[in-house]
Amino acid sequence: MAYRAGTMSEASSPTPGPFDTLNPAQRAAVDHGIDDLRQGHRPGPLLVVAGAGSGKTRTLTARVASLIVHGADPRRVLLLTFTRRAAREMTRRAQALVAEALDTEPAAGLPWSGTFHAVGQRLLRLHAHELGLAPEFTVLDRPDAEDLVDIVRTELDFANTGRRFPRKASCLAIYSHTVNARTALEDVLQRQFPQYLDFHDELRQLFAAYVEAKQARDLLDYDDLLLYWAEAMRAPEVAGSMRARFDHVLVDEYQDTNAIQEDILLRLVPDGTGLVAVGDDAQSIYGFRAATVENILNFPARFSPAAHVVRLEENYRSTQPILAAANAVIGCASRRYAKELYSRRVGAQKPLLITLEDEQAQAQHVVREVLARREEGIDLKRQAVLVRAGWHSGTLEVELTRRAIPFVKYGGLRFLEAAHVKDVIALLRWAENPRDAVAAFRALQILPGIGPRHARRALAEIDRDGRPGDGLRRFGGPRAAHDDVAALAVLMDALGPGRTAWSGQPRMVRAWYAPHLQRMHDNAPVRERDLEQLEQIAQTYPGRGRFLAEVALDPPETAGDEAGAPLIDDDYLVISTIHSAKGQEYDAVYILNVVDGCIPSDMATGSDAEIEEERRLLYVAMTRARDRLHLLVPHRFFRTHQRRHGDGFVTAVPSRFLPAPILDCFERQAEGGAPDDGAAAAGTARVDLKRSMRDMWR
DNA sequence: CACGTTTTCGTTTTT
DNA sequence: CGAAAACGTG
Repeated sequence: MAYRAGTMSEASSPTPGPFDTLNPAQRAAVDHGIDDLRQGHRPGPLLVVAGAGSGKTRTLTARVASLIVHGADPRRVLLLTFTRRAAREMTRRAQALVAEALDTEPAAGLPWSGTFHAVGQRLLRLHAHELGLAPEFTVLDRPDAEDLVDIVRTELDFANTGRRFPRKASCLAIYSHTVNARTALEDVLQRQFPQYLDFHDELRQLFAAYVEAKQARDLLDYDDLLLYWAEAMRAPEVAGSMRARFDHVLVDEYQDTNAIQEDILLRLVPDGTGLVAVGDDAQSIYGFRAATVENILNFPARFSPAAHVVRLEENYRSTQPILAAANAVIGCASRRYAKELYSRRVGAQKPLLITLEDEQAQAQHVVREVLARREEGIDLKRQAVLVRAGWHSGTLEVELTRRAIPFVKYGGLRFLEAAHVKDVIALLRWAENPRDAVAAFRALQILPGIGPRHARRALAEIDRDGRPGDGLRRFGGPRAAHDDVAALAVLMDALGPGRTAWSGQPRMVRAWYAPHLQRMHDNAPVRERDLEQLEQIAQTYPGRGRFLAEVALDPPETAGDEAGAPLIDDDYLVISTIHSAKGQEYDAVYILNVVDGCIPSDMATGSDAEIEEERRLLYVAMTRARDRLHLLVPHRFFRTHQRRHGDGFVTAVPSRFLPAPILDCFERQAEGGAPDDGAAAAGTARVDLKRSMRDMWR
């Protein structure tokens, strides 16, 4: 092994070099079981309860590095993270630490580092044969999965049952929640979607058909990546060989894992040896995805002897006043958390709680502050605007664009979801997996004169021998579409096995697609540029399969506008949803719309559990800040699309998570004539947006 | 049967 | 308002 500890001196501490600056608790986490490792056996299970800003990533990466320094094979280390962003960050930092400690770059890197979904996909492909899966199975992203639901629903002909059937996105959401929470459909409907209780029977049928359709066509949706993985772990032989791949398994953000993920993990490492879980129960914010905080709470007792627990309670990120305010917010939670963070970073400035006239004033405040900070030498990159929902930053984005201030938005709409980009990818996907009905269905309907019906017929024809080109020629299509069908057949032939090198394929598809693009869209030139960009991205992958696999799970983050790559070395302001900001930190943080209805979202006030999750969300947002934190409370909201009553202003009330007793933690300001009365009312007057909107019209 | 028009409904967070 | 379901036309 190239990673032997032989180069190390016998230092007084087990982990020398870059690990010297860790504090005692972090050190304990990094060193746990290292002595065992030196004697050739693997450490017992470890849980690191790491508060916000307590150096969690640093500790986890240091542990990975330490394992490798002490002889662990990096190719046999599994590092599971929650988001793609975290996976990249973690891998990069661990590699840097190993390089620093060993004075050499580990040749293999950390090949098994990624999200649960990405790792699941790789393992399923590797074990496809044993599992009866086609190794080239297609991964459906959410819009794809919705399309398949739509296809299945049409086949079942639920359209005229009298009542309006749930939209495809709702169907998929119900399905997903049911499988992820491992509960009965009835319960999910009862608790989360009571408006659809009537459709119980149809939904059950729909889901059964959906599952069959996926299986018949080698399609796996996001949930399947976990479900199949979990299921595979029940087969002793498969479980055995999967276990044999890894010596160490480390899981980040454990508080946000769900029942399936826990199941996978416990089967992967039944006795907990070599297993490390890291997380913070106060930051669990993925309940809507069926994550359950019980996983982290119960972790130690899952093993015998119980897992060792290390707590990281010193916050290195935020100034003391900011942390005090965040502690106050989470301190109002109905559940008590095991730790209260402290910080030695002094700071005179309390976080600001600013009341403003409206969203426009809010946007202007942010622009002014952001520019002022930049004048003081804080790069735009070091500042972030956090929002509960992507569209909350709309007004601000307009203002930033107007003032030519560059920004990137995380968690916004993706490049890959644009119709024209999906069309081109559908062609490539269909070529890769001729049974991919979702891709084929989409591709066929690009042709003028081909709608759902003809597409279905064409598919049936193609399914007879699985050769798209031949099938299309047999199908022929309606007379008006003959030529277009023939042209598509030629294209599909050219994309078939052994015909065209991957590097030439995207261009070929684009050439075929160009006239259709012209016909269907009036802004064809703009879209054409997106496709050129897609072609560039495609060239960076070694082959079609790899490209499609990665693109489904790790789509390029580029926003819709043309500024993509060149922006990266520039300075830009970060706009992010709070969810996407998890694990990040910024010198200055501006949280928009800290009003009831936004935080908490009025979509999430149905149960105490939901409200508590929203409270943690605000806590997560606040604890992203290092030196400066602004909570913005626009007084008036212009809400368009009020049901049947058109647009109008609604009055907003400060978030209920800022009740009077904790307001001393903030410096309160009113801007532009906004009344500064609201804050005191929060906590007592539980007026949410929904309510005030209804009342407006009474 | 495709495609255009009208009507209705929901509206978040992510892999 | 915008997406998507339902409906109507050629």
